[in-house]
Amino acid sequence: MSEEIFELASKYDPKQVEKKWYSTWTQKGYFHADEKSDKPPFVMVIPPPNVTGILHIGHALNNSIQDILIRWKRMQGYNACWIPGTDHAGIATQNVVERQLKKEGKTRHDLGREDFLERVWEWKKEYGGTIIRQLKEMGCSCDWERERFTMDEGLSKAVREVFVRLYKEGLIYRGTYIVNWCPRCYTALSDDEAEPQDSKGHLWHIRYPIEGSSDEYVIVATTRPETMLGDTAVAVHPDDERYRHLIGKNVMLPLVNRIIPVIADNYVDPKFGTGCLKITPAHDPNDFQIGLKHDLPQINVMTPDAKINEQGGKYTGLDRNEARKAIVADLKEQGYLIKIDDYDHAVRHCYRCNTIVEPYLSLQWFVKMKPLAEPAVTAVKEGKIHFHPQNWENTYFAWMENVRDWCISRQLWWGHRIPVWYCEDCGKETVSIDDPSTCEHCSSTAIIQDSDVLDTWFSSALWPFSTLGWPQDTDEFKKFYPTSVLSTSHDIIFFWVARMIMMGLKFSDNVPFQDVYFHALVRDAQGRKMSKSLGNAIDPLKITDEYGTDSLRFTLCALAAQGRNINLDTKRIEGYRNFCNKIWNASRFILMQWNDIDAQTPVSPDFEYSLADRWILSRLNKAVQETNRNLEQFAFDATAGTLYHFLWHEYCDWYLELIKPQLKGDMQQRISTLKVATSVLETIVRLLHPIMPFITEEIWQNLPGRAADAPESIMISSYPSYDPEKDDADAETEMMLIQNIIDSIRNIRGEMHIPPGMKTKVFLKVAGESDILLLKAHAEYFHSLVQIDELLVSNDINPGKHASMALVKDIEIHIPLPVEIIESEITRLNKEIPRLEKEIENVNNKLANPQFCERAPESVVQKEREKAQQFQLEILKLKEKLAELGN
RNA sequence: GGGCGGGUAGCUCAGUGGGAGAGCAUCACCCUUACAAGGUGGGGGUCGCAGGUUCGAGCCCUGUCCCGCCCA
Repeated sequence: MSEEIFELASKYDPKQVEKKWYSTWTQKGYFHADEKSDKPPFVMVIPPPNVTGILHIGHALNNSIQDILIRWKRMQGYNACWIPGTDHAGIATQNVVERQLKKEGKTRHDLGREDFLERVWEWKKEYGGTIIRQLKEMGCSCDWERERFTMDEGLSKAVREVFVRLYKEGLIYRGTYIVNWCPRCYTALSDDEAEPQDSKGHLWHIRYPIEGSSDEYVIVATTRPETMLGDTAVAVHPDDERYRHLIGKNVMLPLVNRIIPVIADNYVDPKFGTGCLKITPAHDPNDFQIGLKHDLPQINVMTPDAKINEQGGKYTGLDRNEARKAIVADLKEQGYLIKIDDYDHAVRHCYRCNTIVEPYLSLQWFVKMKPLAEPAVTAVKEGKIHFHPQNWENTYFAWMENVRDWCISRQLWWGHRIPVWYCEDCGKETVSIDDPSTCEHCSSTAIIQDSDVLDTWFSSALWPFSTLGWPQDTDEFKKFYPTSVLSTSHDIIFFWVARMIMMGLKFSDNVPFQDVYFHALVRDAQGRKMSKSLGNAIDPLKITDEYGTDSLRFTLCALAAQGRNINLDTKRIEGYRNFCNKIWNASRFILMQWNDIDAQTPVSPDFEYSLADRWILSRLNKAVQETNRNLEQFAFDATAGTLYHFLWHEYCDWYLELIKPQLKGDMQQRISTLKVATSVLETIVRLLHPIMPFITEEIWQNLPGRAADAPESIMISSYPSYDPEKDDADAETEMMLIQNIIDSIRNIRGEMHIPPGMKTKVFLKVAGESDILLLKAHAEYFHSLVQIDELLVSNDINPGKHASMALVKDIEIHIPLPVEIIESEITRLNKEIPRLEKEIENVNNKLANPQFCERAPESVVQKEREKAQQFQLEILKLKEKLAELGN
């Protein structure tokens, strides 16, 4: 169909190819997995991107990896199912729609809850598919028929089921706790959603006078002076000599004139600040804990929008920043402010809107984590789930051991509404999967549903089974659960991975996945995090537009070592774009050879493979083995490396050059050779397909000689598998000798500055009879790979005085040279001999050490002996040559 | 403060106790009919530093310095 493309374009043009094949694949339904199939399942769920999201480079990496795995397994014959979908992303989505409303001069309250939710759904319908379209552009072979959204009816059912069951077991409770409160989003945030950011602040030192004493006082140091309005104690360390006598006394809280106690608590760090800590239980998480311990009052001094409330006396109504200024000014004026130090510390910010988060006392719903965490730890410890790289297990364990209860209520409208109804008559709660119409305790109809929604991660935690139809025992659930691999980023190991494991074990009685692959974070070429403000973000779609999707995918694969960071330099992408071009041109070469040959012509049965053919088939077999092994170990970088090296350096640089003479032979030889060359290429593109789906399909479709019953797409062809029978050690050894000799000749020619166009004679002095036969038989290989006009192979050779010399094994390579460049040869030898002498010195030192010979494995010692011998021989010969030239 | 990473060529990074590697960049030569997005050859390293274990350490152990991330 596109033979013209191959004949004309020497550069691969990805644009049309990508469009064409992706739509063919989806039309044919290749991405769909049948839950009734008998094939062994291989299942992944996509980490659902935010429905508001647009594809960034991290998505590109993670989804390329998943697509590599799923395409590989699919070709291996698994019933490969990759379930895609998006996350309703509570705060993010609500923010987007609120911003939209703001342009119309409205707030969500103007619309009311129902109409607002209607607007969000409309927004989702119109814009929510962006990232899904982008995943398709990346070539992702998700089972789109199974696309899910966390707010879908079925998934919402799962959320209800889980909430109710946890509630009934006492694992969900409501309580007054200090939470991270975003005064802009008007909601509680989990610890993970309130990101600590380093910020330059101050440490205000404030004097608190001791009650009943005119001159005694303590000094507290605080980063947040405005919270003093809610202080209910001052704490010191029980062993702190400076303050021991004050424990049990009271101090007078300045400005407020409240009398509060001095208490002792180990939490206080005597070395920090003054060693006196003001305790504000309603406005600091640590103080909250201390307050509970010492039964201190909790005085909330703020409103939900971070203004001082009626508890704040004259400061009532000021927002937290104004209040700080006013309080500091008053403290100063009244002589309570001792000093102000600069102080850098971490302040939590809302991960959505970046507003400073307020620790705030409020009534929230929580999940008890300890009982869920224990089995989740055990599952990983017992190897039911494997993390890759394994290091992340430590991080996981550390977090799980110190896990705190999870605040799951959010004061938002967009999300799964908490299925709790409060009775206005009896005051009790009704918690139910289906919306109740009456109170289950007193049958009153005066019930009101909790106005809060659940943390988005609550529904995400159920994703691996809610997407499969749970709580119903569907065919999908039976077939595809537990899933096989989860690929994700390590920064959501707690947000998401840990919670999926807990929920999976609790509700499905099984792990949600067997392997978790944590990919690295993509950074810029200098290792900086990509951010909008730095302007260093790489837009994956701009890259694919410029270099092609396959180039980007291959680059990400090649860089996906099991480290923590990937520093992405666009130069790397350019390099792998060139690799695409290399494959393209190799294919073009093969196709051009077929131009005047009918691919169906049979090969005569007594045809024998050439050495080059046997060699490349053996090398291919090794590449197949390595590729599969690397993929099994999630070593994506090594996978890419193996294929890159094999295709470029073995297939193109050596094999295609070696067979050029064969391709000029008689028809039978041409066809035979081409069949090998084509089948190797065909295998390479199948090997490469999971990484580079588009270019490989385009080439594969154009290769001649496919069997009539062959599959109609590379996507559904079989993945090459290693066959020990195909290893050909003899061919590899023989070929290596030839390659080494050719390398030597090239090296000499390069070092001697012999122009590439100038032909030279080459004499090979060979002692071994079998080597003589081998080299004579393959003289044409030398002619096609180096510029020589005569190759003489013999055990008795006199190349004459004016010749350059090198050694491979015991084979002397002589290249007669014009007299005028003999000086270069002398220079070369004078460089080469000392190098060899240094080598032999190292080896001899080793061999002279009796302990080495005794304790090192025999094979290692033997190898060193052989090296010594070889170096010895080379030095001897080169020295002879040097002496000869010197005369 | 605690934990986890990292430090290898100019840059970005692999490296599994036994001959220091790749890609890019660089230098020289070459438009050789698949590919100049190419070919051939070259140069470039105190593997952060200091100890230790070992016949042998980039790799294992201890200490140390620097950088990053997570937690408090």
